[in-house]
Amino acid sequence: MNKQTAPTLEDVARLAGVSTASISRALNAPSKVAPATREKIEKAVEVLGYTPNFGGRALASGRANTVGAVIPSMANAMFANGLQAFQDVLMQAKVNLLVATTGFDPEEELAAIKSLVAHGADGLMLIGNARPDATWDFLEKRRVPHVVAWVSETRPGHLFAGFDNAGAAADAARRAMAAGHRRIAMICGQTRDNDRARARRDGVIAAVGAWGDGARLTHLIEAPYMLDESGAAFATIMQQQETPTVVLCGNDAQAAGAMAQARAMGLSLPDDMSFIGFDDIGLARVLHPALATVRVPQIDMGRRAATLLLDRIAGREGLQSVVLDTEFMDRASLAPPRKA
Amino acid sequence: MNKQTAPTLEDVARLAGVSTASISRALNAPSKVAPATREKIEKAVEVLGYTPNFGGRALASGRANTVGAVIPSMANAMFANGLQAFQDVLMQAKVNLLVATTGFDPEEELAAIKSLVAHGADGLMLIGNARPDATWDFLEKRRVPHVVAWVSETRPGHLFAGFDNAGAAADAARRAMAAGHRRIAMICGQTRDNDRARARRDGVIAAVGAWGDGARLTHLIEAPYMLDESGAAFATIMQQQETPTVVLCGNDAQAAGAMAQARAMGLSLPDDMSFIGFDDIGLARVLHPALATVRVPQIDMGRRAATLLLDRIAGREGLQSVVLDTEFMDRASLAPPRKA
DNA sequence: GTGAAAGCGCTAACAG
DNA sequence: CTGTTAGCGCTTTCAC
Repeated sequence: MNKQTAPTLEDVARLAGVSTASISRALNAPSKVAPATREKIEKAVEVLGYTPNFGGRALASGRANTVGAVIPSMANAMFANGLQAFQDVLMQAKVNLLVATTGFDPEEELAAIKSLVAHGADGLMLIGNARPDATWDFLEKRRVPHVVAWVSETRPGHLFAGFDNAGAAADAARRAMAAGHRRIAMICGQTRDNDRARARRDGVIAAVGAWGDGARLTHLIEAPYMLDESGAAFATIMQQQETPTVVLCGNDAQAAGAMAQARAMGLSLPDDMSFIGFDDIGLARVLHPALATVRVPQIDMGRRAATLLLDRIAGREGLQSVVLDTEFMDRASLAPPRKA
Repeated sequence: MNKQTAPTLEDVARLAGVSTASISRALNAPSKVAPATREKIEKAVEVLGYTPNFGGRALASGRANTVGAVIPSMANAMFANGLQAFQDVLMQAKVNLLVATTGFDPEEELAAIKSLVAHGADGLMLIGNARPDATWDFLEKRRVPHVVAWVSETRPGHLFAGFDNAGAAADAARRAMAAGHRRIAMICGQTRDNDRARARRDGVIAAVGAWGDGARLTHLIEAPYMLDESGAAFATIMQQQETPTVVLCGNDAQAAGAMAQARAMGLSLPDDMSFIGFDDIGLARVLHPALATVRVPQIDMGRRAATLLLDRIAGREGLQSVVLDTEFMDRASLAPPRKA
């Protein structure tokens, strides 16, 4: 009575009166099948409610039509749009997305990569370059097609789709200095195991160092990418003898946390303190004052990463990594410093 | 020279000098293998860098150790924490997560569900109950294990893990009225194809209707869950003859957008206008004024959904759906109305 | 505790 | 354009 077991190709073949091979063709390369048979097959598929068994298909073809994304965290708005765009492209190609998270831990990343590969991922998207040799070795030895996102360089022979973190951060610092700021603080993300955070920090250091005219980095403090921790970091900065007039943050969430803390301390923004973020997540625009920040081309990056990865999996030759532009979003949280 | 093809069970068997069956056992049920042989096997696995082929395993065992989550959008912070928690539990169980998005479109949802099942998902997490019969039929006929999240009820015979949207929204409305508000507006999410948005709206309508003492819903307007659209909705409300003193929003993003618009219109918050959100995403606390909102138990819900789903897949009997509590987060954006 | 052997459902040559 | 026929790599009885 109950259809306990899903219909197989053979069931469809029997009902349609053709061979299993024709069905397989009709499903995978319709043009190779005569319209008349195709129609019979389609009807049989419909009647039985047939869907191909995944294991069988993966085993026989060696492809799972699945790619994996290994990201630090889904709870971080930072990756959400990029991942969504990545998935949109995959969906159009009828490829599914496996997601794994690392919590910013390189050991976890290797485990996640292995897990995704073991679960049939045909290729992977990874974030950044900060991973142990063991991980790179695994990718190379196993010949796992992959693309690195969120950065503008990677190991030779590997592909990336991203943007210049250091350059964008340097540009943001220059904007602050051009607005008249000379005492500059930075609350940056944890640089251990995170080359994007490191690049942003180094970009700021370089830009400030090169500016002259008395500009200097008065404070540099690392904090996790969390609202509260960043607020605490700002409080620490304000306890020092010398205080900055602008705070550059490793990302928008840090900026939001620091701004909330600043307001809690009675500062008036942006007059008493300017803030600059990084990412331009949706939140940036609705903060008060609206957050000046660096727009990361998340959507475009996600798309390009997906395209690149699919091409790589398909074995296409001569693929080029891509560097996308960022844009400084000048908003009210950046104002000239109050005249002393 | 090149190891073009990954090592198989047979390779390991040859090297270890045992049968493929023993290896399979050693990998899946170590206790069924003598310690001595297990050791030999482990060494061989190590040497060859063997990882089981996914297709073969899925085909032979009928299980892919993969579950799918079908959510409206990843770009929406609303689902991020829940999904992350869901995945954390899966990872511990060595189960991988496939993610698909629907863009809030029920047709897309069915396509996504089929795609995930075709790609080997052993079970699914779905959001809400608003889907056509065809989709429910598919789930039932195919006996796809699944759990519905973000709601506190579902079709008989199906499982859910969620919370009471209507009750929580009603509670929020009561808080506003208890603070003295009588002219209440609501900007709610699009209710078409979204039973959570509908429940929140209905909860507000019911609570306001039951309050008496002159309390009434002066405006009810639907807007997509986007910052700008919600800001526009607020502007529309303020063009009417009669204006509210508090705006209840379908989620925090809508509240943030409306608040930004209110400030752009020169209103002073919360004195001129109170706002209440829904979700309690991280953003809520750093808005200015901090957003009063309903805390959704995202993390707990994600965990419970995962546990329930894994149990369901394992064929465990007597599973119970779970309703979790929400909590009203009373923050500065809700204040008594200005005395007229 | 271990091995032999029979498939799981599908794809891809290869003939016809 | 269609059918026949081998496997793909693994799990799982069933003997031993």
